[in-house]
Amino acid sequence: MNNNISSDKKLIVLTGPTAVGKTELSIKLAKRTNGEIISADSIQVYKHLDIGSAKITEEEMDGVRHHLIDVLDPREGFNIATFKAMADEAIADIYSRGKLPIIAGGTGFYIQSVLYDVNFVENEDDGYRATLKDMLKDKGPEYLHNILAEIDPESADAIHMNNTKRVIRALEYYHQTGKPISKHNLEESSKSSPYNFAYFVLNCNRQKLYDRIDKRVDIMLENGLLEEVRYLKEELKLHKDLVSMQGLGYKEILSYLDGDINLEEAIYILKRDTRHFAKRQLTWFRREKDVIWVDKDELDTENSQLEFIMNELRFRNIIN
RNA sequence: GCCCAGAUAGCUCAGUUUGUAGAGCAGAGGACUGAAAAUCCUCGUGUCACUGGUUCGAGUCCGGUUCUGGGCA
Repeated sequence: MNNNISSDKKLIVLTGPTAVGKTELSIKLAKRTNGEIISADSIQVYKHLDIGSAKITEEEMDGVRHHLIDVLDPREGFNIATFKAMADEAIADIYSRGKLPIIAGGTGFYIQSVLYDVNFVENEDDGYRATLKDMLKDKGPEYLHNILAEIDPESADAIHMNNTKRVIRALEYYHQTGKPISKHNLEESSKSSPYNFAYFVLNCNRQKLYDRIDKRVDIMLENGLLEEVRYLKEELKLHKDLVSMQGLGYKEILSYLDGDINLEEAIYILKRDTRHFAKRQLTWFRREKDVIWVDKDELDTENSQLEFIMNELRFRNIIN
């Protein structure tokens, strides 16, 4: 009898907008479920980016094993294909030890790639992307968008002309595979998940979230964010073109240290852009199917949040 | 006390020769399949400080009042 559609590959996702309080809850959850944590975070993967990324400390981990934190040099690039490969490996490793993987982190795009096993075919950078960038500089966004309309009208329709990053990626994809990316996206997006999963999104009222963000930036500054970024700039010679330096807290403080803006402006921009980021994260989670919202305004203690989550996990047969 | 400049959207300000207002930022919503803490799209009615007057018609011109800057005593 094959009436059991749920997979025996069990997985928990715990996410939410930045600064909502995911980290603390994830540790408690891991302890209750015999789990290990896989970080879905594009900045915490990097070594030396600690304060600005609000990276969990060894002490806070409290013995819970973490994956994909502190694994890359800040000079290295990182992208979703790399993340997906590393996360799959970590999951296999966790299963092999009879433990439960918990994906925790705020990057919805990364979570989706693992949850629905999105396929990223190997491709090496042959310099075409650089060519496209030059073309963009010389001839403008409309020119590139027109090329896209020729080879992949569906993508051209879906991607706004000004969104040059995605226009370039679509052109690059076609160049490398000979197929339109719209076709690939359609195939990948219709996949069902290989996991029996529960996808929790921790959230609280907007104003409260924004207050937490503002406060957290102040705490980061007190904890030495300036010194951290100064070290990255002066000792490690990191500059703003690196993927790692696009993180919130890094790009703004770097602009200040480079003398482009004053400190007051840097802090204002950092707080504002972090709020914008949180808003975008929420937009993503709202669209995502199968999410279970954990509302901190209703469940106002960490224990009640945890109990709510445990119930959902039992209901879904993810734990006994 | 006198002189000058202001008072317009949550904030900073535009507003041409009187025809009942518009930008940026904030804020809100959305997109997203190899930069995702990235990138991009959409959304602007408010006692034009108050009060008289001139005018068919005043944010706009004139008088008064209040408040806020700056200057002179």
